[in-house]
Amino acid sequence: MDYIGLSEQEIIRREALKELQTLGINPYPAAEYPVNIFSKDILDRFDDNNMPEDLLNVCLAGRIMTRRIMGNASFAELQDNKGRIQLYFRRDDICTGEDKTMYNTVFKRLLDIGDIIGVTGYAFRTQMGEISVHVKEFTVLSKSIHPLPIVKEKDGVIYDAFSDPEQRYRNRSLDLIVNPQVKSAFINRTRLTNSMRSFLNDKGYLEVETPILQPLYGGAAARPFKTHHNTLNQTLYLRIANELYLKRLIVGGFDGVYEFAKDFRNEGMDRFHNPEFTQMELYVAYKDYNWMMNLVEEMVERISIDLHGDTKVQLGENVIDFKRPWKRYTMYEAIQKFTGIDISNLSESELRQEARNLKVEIDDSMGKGKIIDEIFGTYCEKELIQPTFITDYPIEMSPLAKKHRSVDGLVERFEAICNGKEICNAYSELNDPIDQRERFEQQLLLAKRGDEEAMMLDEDFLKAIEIGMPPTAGLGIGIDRLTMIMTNSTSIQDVIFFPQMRPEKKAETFDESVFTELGIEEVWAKILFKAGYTSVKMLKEANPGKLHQILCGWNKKNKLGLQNPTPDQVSGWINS
RNA sequence: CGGCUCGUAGCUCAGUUGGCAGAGCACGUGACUCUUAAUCAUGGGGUCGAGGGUUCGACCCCCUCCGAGCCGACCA
Repeated sequence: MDYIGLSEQEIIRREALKELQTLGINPYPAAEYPVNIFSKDILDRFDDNNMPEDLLNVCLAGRIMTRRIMGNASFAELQDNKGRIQLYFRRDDICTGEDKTMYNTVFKRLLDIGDIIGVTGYAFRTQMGEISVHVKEFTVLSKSIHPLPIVKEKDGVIYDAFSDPEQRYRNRSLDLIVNPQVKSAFINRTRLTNSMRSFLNDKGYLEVETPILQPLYGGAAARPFKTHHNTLNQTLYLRIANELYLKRLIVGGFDGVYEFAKDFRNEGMDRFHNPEFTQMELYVAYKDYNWMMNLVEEMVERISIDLHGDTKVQLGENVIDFKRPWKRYTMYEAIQKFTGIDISNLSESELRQEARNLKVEIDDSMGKGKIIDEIFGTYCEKELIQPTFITDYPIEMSPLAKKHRSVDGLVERFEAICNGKEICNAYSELNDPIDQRERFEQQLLLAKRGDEEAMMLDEDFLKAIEIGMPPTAGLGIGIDRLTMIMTNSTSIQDVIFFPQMRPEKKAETFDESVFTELGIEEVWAKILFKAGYTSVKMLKEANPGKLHQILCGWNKKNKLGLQNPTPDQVSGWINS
């Protein structure tokens, strides 16, 4: 075994692994382990007066998280899928005969924090009152050869928390093991999608899957990731949205379809944006955006109750209340509320002047819609903490939304804003094929002017709309953002298991050939490098006697069991 | 893309007008048959993110680079 580059603790664990094998114990057994209970069930169902039968013969498995060894008796804490429970080991119970190896050697010396074991025994309460399992027999299920971060806790205070965000995100397994609140946030993420899914299924809508690899990207304004299909010799894009495909299914006669869609946008990353993220898109025929607002309220309120048993959710310093009905403002009303200015009847040049007065950054290329959006973004969005619907957006920003039934220049669109961030976006969908084509053509003009995010004209989609799409309400709801709110998370990285990270710096690439070319064995070349001799020049300048000592010492200290080089060999390297 | 902060032992963090690299936990050895941040004794463990510069001497000062976090810009 090659121990070079390992820490002392890693070497000790590998030695323990070997010793287990020498004792005839397989540290990675193949057989099923007959777990019959979880830690939490024991804690929940323990009853001093009327002990359930099955707690007298429990079999559970998990990871050793702490150990307190007191000679011939010990306590440990076992962490399984549902929590932790204390284990009590006594030498003479583990080893009923003369041979005390299983306790003295295997348990005390060869097991470590982080190892996965299975135990059988019975539940009891210690003199200090803690519900525990008295272990009669234990089985090594997986030896851990990488030391765990040690997190301690007393009276609810966490000591030495594993908290460096970089390490946590790069090594999520460790994060999940030692930070229970991380695990719980992810469990809540799944509970959230389960709640949403059953809500939609109960209404009879069909969950579907549509292409992630798309020949044309559409349905949102964003830059895509681009890839290539070899057989078709064709450029494909990772979808930025699935809207255009779901609408084709509406045309096809499904009256309610939805998809939990992983979308990809090739843009900046921050604590609200990850390049891949999840949206739930829903399309329902014969409905409009007013109907959809009611559905969103009902759905999100139910999710909050399913997760927290309450419509109120603590989020940082705020308490968000999802109780229906939510406040509703048109975009014009919202701007009037937060700036005091009524822009509903302004001409473009008047609007431009108001924007300048408000110190909103605008430039000449912006149309009326963009300026309004800019004012809203600067003055209104961050003020909206409680869930609020903003309705009736300028037409320029919304090429897939139906024109407003009564106000010129607007579309039937709403967003829900919560905690100062958009959580969903919905329209009465545009189903007029002539209008839709014109809107796409306007987008093409924008693209020609250099707007990288303008939508592409999708003939296949237009063809579908031309067949005839029923009036339809559509919704996209950001699952990551909603999860952040529901789990009191400040960063999207806390609700995505494996957030995108820059590649870690490569471990220094050492080309041992510079030494092996001198006739040095590879293993010694690596040790020389580890010992700080990183170039031939350094080697040549070294004292041969000292170098020999270093190598032999290294061999001994790390128990490598190598044949030491002779002093002559070492001076031979230096003089070669 | 810009500003600020950070990178030292497995983990959390100290550190020094610039003078042999520290603590707690973890780990090794010994003691202890109801502990719980177990305790007591004792011992090991470091390319101080990488590279360059200044200096007799750099973890520390300067430059470049890499990675991370926060804020802002851009963007949904």
